[in-house]
Amino acid sequence: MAKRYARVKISDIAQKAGVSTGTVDRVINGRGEVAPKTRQKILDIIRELNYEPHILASTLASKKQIRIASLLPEADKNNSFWLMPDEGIQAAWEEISHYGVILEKHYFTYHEVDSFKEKLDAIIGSKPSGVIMAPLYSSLTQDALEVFQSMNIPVVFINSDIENQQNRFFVGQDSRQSGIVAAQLLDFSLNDLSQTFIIHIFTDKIGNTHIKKREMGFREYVSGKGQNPLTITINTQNHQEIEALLEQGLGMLENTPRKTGIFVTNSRVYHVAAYLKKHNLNHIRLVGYDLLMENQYYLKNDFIDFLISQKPWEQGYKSVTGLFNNLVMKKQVPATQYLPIDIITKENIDYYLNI
Amino acid sequence: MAKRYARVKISDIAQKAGVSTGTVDRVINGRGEVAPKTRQKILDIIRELNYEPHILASTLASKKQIRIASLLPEADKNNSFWLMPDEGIQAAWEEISHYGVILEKHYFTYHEVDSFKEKLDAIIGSKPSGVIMAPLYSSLTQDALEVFQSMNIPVVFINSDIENQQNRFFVGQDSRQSGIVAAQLLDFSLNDLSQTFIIHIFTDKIGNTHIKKREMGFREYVSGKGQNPLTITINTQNHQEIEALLEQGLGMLENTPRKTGIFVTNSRVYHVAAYLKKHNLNHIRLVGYDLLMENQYYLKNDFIDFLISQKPWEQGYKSVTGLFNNLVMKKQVPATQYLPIDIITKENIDYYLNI
DNA sequence: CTGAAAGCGCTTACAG
DNA sequence: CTGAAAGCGCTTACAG
Repeated sequence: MAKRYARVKISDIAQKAGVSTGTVDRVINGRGEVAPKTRQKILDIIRELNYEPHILASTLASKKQIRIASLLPEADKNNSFWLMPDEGIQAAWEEISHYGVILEKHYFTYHEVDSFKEKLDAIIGSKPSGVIMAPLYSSLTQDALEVFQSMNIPVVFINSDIENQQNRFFVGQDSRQSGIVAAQLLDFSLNDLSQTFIIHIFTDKIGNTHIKKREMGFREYVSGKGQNPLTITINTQNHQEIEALLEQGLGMLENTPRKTGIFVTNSRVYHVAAYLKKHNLNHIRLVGYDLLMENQYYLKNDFIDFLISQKPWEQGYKSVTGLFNNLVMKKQVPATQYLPIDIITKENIDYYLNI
Repeated sequence: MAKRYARVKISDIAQKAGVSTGTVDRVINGRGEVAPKTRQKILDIIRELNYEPHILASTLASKKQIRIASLLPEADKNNSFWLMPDEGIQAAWEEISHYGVILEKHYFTYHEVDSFKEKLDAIIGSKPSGVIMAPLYSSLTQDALEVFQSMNIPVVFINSDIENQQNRFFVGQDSRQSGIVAAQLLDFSLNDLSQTFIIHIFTDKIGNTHIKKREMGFREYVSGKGQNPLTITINTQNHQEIEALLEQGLGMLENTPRKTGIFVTNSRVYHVAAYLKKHNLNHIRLVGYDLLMENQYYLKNDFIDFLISQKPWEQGYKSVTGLFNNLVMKKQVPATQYLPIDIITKENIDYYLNI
């Protein structure tokens, strides 16, 4: 219920300092040389009057536009995950487009390094104000990062990070910790981690550091309990082959009623769920990642117990708002923005689907 | 990489229609009588040119301000929960204050109906543009709601809802479903719900419908498994008394190694955790609500297994953005906005604390 | 190094 | 029912 104080504006400062608004503008925005004395005087008045720029008027007057370029993998059936960050980016952009923000979306073909490079070069050539990218090819990404830096263009890595890289923003999940959460969830149920499995199914060869970190976190937790998980690695996308390999690795479970936990290190957990369903292994606990349609189905039918969400929509959303705050609002933005490690079950999933 | 098209503006429409911008403004914003023919012509051109108003220019020119009034319980040690919605409200407001949005915060003393009424009347008297309130006294709230309606002032209920009330916005959790989630989490661990407890500790007499719904959801799940939870109701805030009553109700657990699950229907779950700790009952599974400091402590020390977050900060945040979208952006806002039912454990809590 | 003036796209009295 | 003009707070050439 504070009384309304009239906003102090540039013209107030100008008047008080006995100069024109142009001069005040120059010192506020560093737009040219101003006599040191005048400059100091204006600075003092600004402080005294507690001046705050009127961001709406400012963006309206300056017809400047900022262009955000995004580079994500093309989403397809094998890759529906990447639809979500794209939608998050779109949603955030729609909220800020009034500020003269332009969004230029680029997509590369997931496993084609040439496609990645080509699009990345196009972005560099277009000199955007800021970049959001999935840094899947780390060496190409690092090269590009240097170029962007030299052009003073901020870059946001989305979903996965590049090791030891400081000059970037990152929006994503703490992968190691998510592995720990997975282990904890199994532990909670089993009270005995003596026979757990880590299953890798067709994990990326590119940009797979987060998969390794997930495994690391999981292992860390399990070995803290004095146990050692078994690892099964499957390098195919073919469902038949996957099934055969699961049979080979998990066949022993069929003859024992013993409760066992399985951690699948990516979103392909539905393959394991299908296997469990086929063999009626309802007592096996299964944890994996991401709310793909297939995973949702098995979660709702009790073959997957927990899904860990990477919050892909939010990743996109926060990438844009981060860039906006940095470029337009001139605010400090944290270099690393970890999103929550959401635990999704059959009973709470509905409230995570329709953002 | 769409080519940039120049924005179509009111003057373009005016020119094409052979009228002044004032007339165009009149039809766009319904600001006065316009000859039907002219009106139709302008409408057609607007459609044809796909005109979109420039919201920044509009709010800059119209010096109109919108005032949002909030009414929350005063937060204190017994009630730190309410700090969070307040912070969320503040944060959202800071993001939109440029649009000439004024925030007027009001607080009432939690258990004093007079205080509630007094502040509510003050808000009504101040004729705000929109209201955010914790509707703790339902009959007073309903009266006020009618008044606000007659003044055409939108109202957001935060955290708890009022039964059968349609003419309001609600931002909060699906309480019944959160009880189901709690039961599912215990079920996941115990595989046997034959001996579970529901414990009510000093639940509000006012605005306690969400507590009842939580119990209902929990019961629903448990009875779906053919079981019936025991209920313990404790009507004191005094820790000694609570302990004595817990002793009385849970004493039997001390002599049995049997795994049991306990569901505390509100944030006072830390009292039960303290009891379990004192009696070394590590094998009992405990679920409750909210990330109070005390609860965080017991979660990290394994006496509470899961906390369900009501996302109080987000509740505040979304209340403001909802009102903003409704009042300033003239967007459709859903009447009921359920927030996710976040499952918090020792291992993921850190990523939920520092929004 | 500095000022005067026009303009961003829309809104608001005012006059007719 | 309609138009002309001033103004919101800031930025941008331009002239000096």
